[in-house]
Amino acid sequence: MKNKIKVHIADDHKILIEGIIAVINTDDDIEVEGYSLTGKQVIEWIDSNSADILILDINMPEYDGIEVLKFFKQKKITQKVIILSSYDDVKLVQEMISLGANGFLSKDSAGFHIIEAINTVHNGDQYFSNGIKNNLLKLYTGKNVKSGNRPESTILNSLTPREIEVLKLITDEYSSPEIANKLNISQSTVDTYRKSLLKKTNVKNSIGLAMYAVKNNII
Amino acid sequence: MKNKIKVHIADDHKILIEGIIAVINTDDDIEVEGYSLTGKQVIEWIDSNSADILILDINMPEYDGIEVLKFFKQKKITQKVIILSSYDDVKLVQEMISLGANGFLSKDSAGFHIIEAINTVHNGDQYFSNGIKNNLLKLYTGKNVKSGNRPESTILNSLTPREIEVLKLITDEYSSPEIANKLNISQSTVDTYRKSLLKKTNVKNSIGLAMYAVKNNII
DNA sequence: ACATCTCTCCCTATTTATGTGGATTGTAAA
DNA sequence: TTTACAATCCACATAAATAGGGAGAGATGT
Repeated sequence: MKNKIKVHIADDHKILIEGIIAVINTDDDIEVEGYSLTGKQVIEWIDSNSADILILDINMPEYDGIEVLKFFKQKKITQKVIILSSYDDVKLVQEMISLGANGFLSKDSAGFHIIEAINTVHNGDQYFSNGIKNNLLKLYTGKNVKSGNRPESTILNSLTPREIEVLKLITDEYSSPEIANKLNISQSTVDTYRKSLLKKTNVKNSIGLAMYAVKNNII
Repeated sequence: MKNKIKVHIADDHKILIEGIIAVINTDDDIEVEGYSLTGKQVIEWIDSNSADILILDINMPEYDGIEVLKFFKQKKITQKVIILSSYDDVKLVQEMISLGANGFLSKDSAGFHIIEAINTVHNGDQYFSNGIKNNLLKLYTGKNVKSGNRPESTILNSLTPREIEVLKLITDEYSSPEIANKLNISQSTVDTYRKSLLKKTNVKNSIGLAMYAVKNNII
């Protein structure tokens, strides 16, 4: 009799967690070890080191999924991670993979896909739900997902911490002078970050930045 | 032996639906009649008229929750509706209520709250999950949710079709001159809409408008 | 008939944002 | 030790957004 696969679930929506637990309980080889409602809880939990697989939502309070993954990478944590996301955003997926995620599950998936994903990842393979597979395919076959978006330089135009800080304040409706004041830097500097953000994210204006932030859960 | 309360669930995330079904099945007096994955499916389903309560997600493809509610109101459909939402946004709640929603359940709620909500609404009362209750309270006691936001003229500052059109173009990163050009109106007119949008949504700038659009699924 | 609302346009003025083209420090990797 | 990049700052210029005001045409409802 083999050991059960132990799974930890991180999502800020309890209803969703209970749903996943219900689904997983239908499978005899997998069990839910526990759950976290915020990124902070996940990071605290990881010390106990008591699960094989973490199912991780991207959009969470305190620390989001991206930050949790970064933390894992830094601490060289070996648990497998399956990302749970509302968006089938290719860039996001690529960033996640580069941060060490092992699987990517869309919330559109049916319940049994969770089981599938857990087993696949536990075997050491990568798992992608269908929508994401299709989008990745489109990208690699050269079809543009959005205009002017060639497949080479996609991944990880990673923004610097300071840029992200400014971006967050922009989405919080602060103007450049206000941001300068808040961060105790000159407005020139804020302007520099704005320019750099526009260039890196390849959007037209601040609205584009805000939308980028939403899509990439920087909010 | 009394009849069971029949519930229909509408959400674009299957996992969540399965979770809700699992929760509801723990209760002997409630049963799930079926589910829809898009607003369109809900509207098609309503003809069969076979459930007492609809649990309705706001964020759905094809038609979103708001449009579904509007349709219901127009067709004078009497089923009770419980809104399921990620955001505890007061304005949204108020709009939903004015459109005939009977309850408001945050996705942060624990599973048993669903049961509670269903029973409450079935008895003819309104149900609000805690986060929303608090936010409503803050509003009515005069405490500002955001700056300069007095409690009088809150409800249903419903945007006009033209305003929504402009708002959409704003979130698509178009500037005022571009919008004017696209809609074949003068830039002055676009400016007027911007002003009106800022006033109605009570945000500081275009970024706020974009965020408002995202939150309210106008995108 | 009157009130209300939407859509349209205008003026004046100030404040922000974007674009171009730089520079300096410090740190960290190659 | 070069190279590279993050973080900070500057000047100059133009474009765009915000804030205040007003106003007319047309539709709708009471």
